[in-house]
Amino acid sequence: MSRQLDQVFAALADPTRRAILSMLLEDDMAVTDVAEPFEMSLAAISKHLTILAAAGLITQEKRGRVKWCKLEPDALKSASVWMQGFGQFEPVNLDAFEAFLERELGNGTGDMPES
Amino acid sequence: MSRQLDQVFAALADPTRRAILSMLLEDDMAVTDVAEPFEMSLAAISKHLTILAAAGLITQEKRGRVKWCKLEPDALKSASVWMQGFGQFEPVNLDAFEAFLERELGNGTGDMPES
DNA sequence: CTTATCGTCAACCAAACGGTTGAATATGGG
DNA sequence: CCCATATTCAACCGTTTGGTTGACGATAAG
Repeated sequence: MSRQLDQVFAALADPTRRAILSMLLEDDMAVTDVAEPFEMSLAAISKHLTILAAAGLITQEKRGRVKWCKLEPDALKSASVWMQGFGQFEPVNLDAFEAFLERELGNGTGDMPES
Repeated sequence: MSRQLDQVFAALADPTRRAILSMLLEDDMAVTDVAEPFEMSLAAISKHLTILAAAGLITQEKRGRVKWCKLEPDALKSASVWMQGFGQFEPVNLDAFEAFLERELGNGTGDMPES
């Protein structure tokens, strides 16, 4: 079903949500802590997290009164696979190939994607 | 700027627009021909094409009275790069590696991504 | 028990989205 | 010149989105 794809891409279309995902790359976080750096109400962030969870990009687990948010990078796979279909008619992309190797073989810098 | 990323992901979030991109994988098309398989007005498709063009995913060139639409797969690169950042903490992904090799070395099947 | 904290819910709002229809603007063909 | 074709424009419409605020339920702390 393409609804999954709809949800993933729609979730990624918002810069606040991409920033949240970037934050969660570093570590799991409580909802309040996710909200802290944003100039926006907690309720708004809570909604963004719901959207990210619906898209499968994060999971949320309540422990005590705090709800922990965890990145689920696998959810990007379907979207990534779909996108890669559009690269296949380009001339062989050696830059991407090198980048891929570097990443996969552990020589990456660990740089965070820009938010 | 992340506005480019906003536009690309938002453009990809709509199944009609993804279907259009898939069609353009095969060949350049005129607006009317793009619209033909959809149960939707020509004006609606014209709007979708405008959105795809604004995101840089296609370009449009007017020759005579017909406007040709051309896929621009490079526009996916920024989005793809951003997404790949979230895969780098997974254990080495050999499936993706193989798929990458197959694609880049010309043994791909040419399968279209699902719309 | 009382109070503070964590997070969501509900109602509301303005703006954007995805679609329609009908008119308008090229451009090409007979 | 006249007509058909290709595409966009403009106005409109219902729904969704991204945000606000205030009240609320659950849990932890004193």
